[in-house]
Amino acid sequence: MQDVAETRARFIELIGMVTQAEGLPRISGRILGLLIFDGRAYSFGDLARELQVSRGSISSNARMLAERGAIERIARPGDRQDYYQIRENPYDTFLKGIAARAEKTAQDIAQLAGQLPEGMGETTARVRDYAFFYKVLAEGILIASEKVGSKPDN
Amino acid sequence: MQDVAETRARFIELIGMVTQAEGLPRISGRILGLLIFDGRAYSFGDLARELQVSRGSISSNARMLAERGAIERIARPGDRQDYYQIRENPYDTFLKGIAARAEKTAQDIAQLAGQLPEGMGETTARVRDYAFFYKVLAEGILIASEKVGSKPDN
DNA sequence: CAGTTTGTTCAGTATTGACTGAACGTAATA
DNA sequence: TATTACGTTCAGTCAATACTGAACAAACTG
Repeated sequence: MQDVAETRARFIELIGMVTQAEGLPRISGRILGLLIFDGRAYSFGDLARELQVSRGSISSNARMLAERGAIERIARPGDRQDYYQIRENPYDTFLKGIAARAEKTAQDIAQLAGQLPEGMGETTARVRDYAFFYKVLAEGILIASEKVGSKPDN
Repeated sequence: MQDVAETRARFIELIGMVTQAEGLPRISGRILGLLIFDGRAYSFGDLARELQVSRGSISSNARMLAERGAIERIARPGDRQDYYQIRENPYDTFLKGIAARAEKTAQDIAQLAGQLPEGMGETTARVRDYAFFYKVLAEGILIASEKVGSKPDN
């Protein structure tokens, strides 16, 4: 059993790294990690203070996360600051977003395959295989999004 | 029905962009696109010539793709050059790699959750939810990898 | 053996994009 | 109205990394 503060810090940094590996800014992941771990709303200013980053970064990253449906901005009566908290079940939204991207890629490739002449059956088949790969990937992720609503008792 | 050469060029560039969006070098994707489209083996030197990139880039990117199981290096009798061609079904390998990464992430997070004290049940639950998200993602992708062997007649 | 071809390595360059912080507009407050 | 608090924007900086190309070692050729 280790120090909670250290585990908390490690979690926040881990989510930051994971998020970065997925092509999003690291600060986005750190905001996410903080809000998930503490499970409460943070004010705009507190986010910047807690994560030691500029207010400009909080502005752009929090907005992006809110647009993606990961977090939500809430107002508090008698407080002019914006507050952010984690969404009820953000993971479903995550998965649907990833699946949509894969589906889009599949369609882009299939569209090119459709432009090839009749005589190039082999080539067309190979290109379609690649499109099929992304289509199947999207389907698999959608299957995951159905499961993610269930309880994590594994 | 457009010019095949243009469709070919577009396909190669598209795969390059897609691959880049997934965190790999764009040249890796262009090698992949070329080998998929033409469906034949290319020599090391021809790859550099066809894609207009340095031999150093071919060296590192082709090696990475071969290590990941996407392409294979083959030798031709009486030719000192290395030849590369697309693997029989590279997509299965792709998907398994992606799934393995997600599984690893799930375990990393779950390991942190296990370090939290008894009293922090709510926090532990939230962290486990996040781990569960990655676990379910990995499972969904594995399901996809089973489908990818079947024919793409959609 | 000298000369050529081939792939690798690595230092340097270029590029991409995240991040900062100051300037700004807006809205609340006194 | 003046002042303060707040979030956004954007030009500039910084860091990470893809890419180049020359130097190199190894293996082949004559």
